[in-house]
Amino acid sequence: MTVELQEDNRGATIDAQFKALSDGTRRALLEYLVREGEQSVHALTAIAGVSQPMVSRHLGKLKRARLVTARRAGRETFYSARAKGLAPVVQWMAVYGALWSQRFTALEDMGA
Amino acid sequence: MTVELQEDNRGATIDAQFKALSDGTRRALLEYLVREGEQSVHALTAIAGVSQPMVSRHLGKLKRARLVTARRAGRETFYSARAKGLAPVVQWMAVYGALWSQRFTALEDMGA
DNA sequence: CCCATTGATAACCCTATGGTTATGACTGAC
DNA sequence: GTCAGTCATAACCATAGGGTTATCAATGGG
Repeated sequence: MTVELQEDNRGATIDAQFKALSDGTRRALLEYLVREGEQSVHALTAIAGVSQPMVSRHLGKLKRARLVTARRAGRETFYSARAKGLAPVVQWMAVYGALWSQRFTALEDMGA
Repeated sequence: MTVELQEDNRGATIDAQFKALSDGTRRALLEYLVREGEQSVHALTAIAGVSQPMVSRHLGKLKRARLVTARRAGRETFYSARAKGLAPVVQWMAVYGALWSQRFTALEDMGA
């Protein structure tokens, strides 16, 4: 029968998003964008603790995961956290978090 | 000044959890455990689409991320989704998801 | 025009990681 | 005691991934 773990269309995005979020530096960049709003690569490099090329690559990954958007302005590129970007992951959490609670909440209210 | 992206204590867990969730096979195993409850490695191997050793290793990672627990019973090992396991990630999502919405909801209600 | 700033790419290194097969340690059934 | 089933670990391979420095294209300012 194979309940079959298949990742469907949306699955690719989920995968990309979890992968994108699984790196501390990337999360930090994202958190900074969320808190402070649109930032240039230059500004982000200043706080990232890694080299500028690395920041560019991290931002590229966040962009492919649709968690940020880029806006070119002259020689600078401004990145912003993308509205509704977390939706796929949030949705996954909602579904499995819910089942999770449903299965356990009654059993052990604050247990392990 | 370095606003300094440091991952604190809790950070390690968050990192491990996002990493654990960033693999499709691992998510599938987790989803199966959440939906169907406690399962032996044997049973999980039957649905995982990868070899038994790989299943063991994936389960090991999920365990280190505190997303599952293991219970030895004779020659079988039964794994279960761990209650409250997603808490760290959920918390992260709550904080940044909230800021996210807060920053955007008013601006573009259903935009991009 | 020339130069400095900005950011993306390339080339490279090393480690982590997903996958495999082979093997070994326990356990349960006969 | 022997044999089969269950799982974890080891050894190995290939690729992806984080990090670096060097470089190049493009833009803006004097």
